[in-house]
Amino acid sequence: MKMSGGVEWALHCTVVLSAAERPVPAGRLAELHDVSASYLAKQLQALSRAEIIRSVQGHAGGYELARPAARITVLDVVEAVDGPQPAFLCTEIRQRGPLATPAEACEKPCAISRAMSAADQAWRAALRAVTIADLAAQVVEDYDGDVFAGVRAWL
Amino acid sequence: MKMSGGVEWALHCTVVLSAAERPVPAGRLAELHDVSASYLAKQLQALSRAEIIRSVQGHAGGYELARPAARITVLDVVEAVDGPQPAFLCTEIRQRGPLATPAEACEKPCAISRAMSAADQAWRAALRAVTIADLAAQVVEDYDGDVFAGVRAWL
DNA sequence: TCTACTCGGACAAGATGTGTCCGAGTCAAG
DNA sequence: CTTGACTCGGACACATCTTGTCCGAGTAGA
Repeated sequence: MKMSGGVEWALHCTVVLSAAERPVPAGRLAELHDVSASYLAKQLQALSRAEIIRSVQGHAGGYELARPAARITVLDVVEAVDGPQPAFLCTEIRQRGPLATPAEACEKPCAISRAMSAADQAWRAALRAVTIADLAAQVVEDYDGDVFAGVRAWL
Repeated sequence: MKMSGGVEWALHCTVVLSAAERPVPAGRLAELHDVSASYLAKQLQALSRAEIIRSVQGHAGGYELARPAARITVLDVVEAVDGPQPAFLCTEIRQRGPLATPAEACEKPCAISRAMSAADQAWRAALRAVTIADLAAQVVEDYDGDVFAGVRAWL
């Protein structure tokens, strides 16, 4: 049960992009966080494919948010980078073995699958309740505001 | 974000063990579910190490629950097999790069880490709320009760 | 027209999960 | 009491996925 480490990078980058008004190249974001530029590019491509960020080609290009930060949830980013499928996949082992349950009696998921799905729903709901704008606001609250000004100046 | 597939096997085995009053060998459980006996043994060992099930050595040995099914939560089994660590690990990338936050200002986790931890707590709470006894009761409710009698007879 | 910069997808390496095996210990039967 | 067979437990390869890297196609500006 381990989430892709790239999720952390993607979330930080999304928060940074919410504070920048010009497109930011992937290389600049990698330098800012001191991580591998080549690998960060992969995560940004995933975000681009999910239409969370938009790529601007050419000389002064880079990445920018595709919609307001208040409309991007943490769940959006997690699903874009880590995949949308739930952590638990029921393989229907109740239909195997000498005492296999007949397929006709398996219309609804088994109790185990239901419990895991409920937990997954709770997890997703918690991530859906937080937006990138919320994260940015919390950062401002934690560090007295001028951090994003410094980031903007550095970019 | 993928959980170990052995979790499903472990949960099914725990529910079956809650219905059996005699120790059940690992090989019998594997045959019942039509899965690899060698690999299932590994999961059962993990459950044994976590003191969820207890091993009985010798001729008529096997595995049995270490405590009543009502006192074993789904979270216990998941953590025993899949590991107790949360899916998201904060690597403190805010302390890296040219605009690194000084370590003295990082007493409490960053906003991103807090959001992920909250979701993790919600997930764990949902799994902690369901016990193996609950699962067994739901199975009885779904299939009109005599399934466990069949299992007991087959063991 | 040209150049330099950008993203995008295709290509290896390491780590983790998966699957298997054989040996040590133990209880039951004779 | 001896024997025997059955049990678990940990150590050993294999497969898959995540991680990490590279170079080529396309585009905006000079």
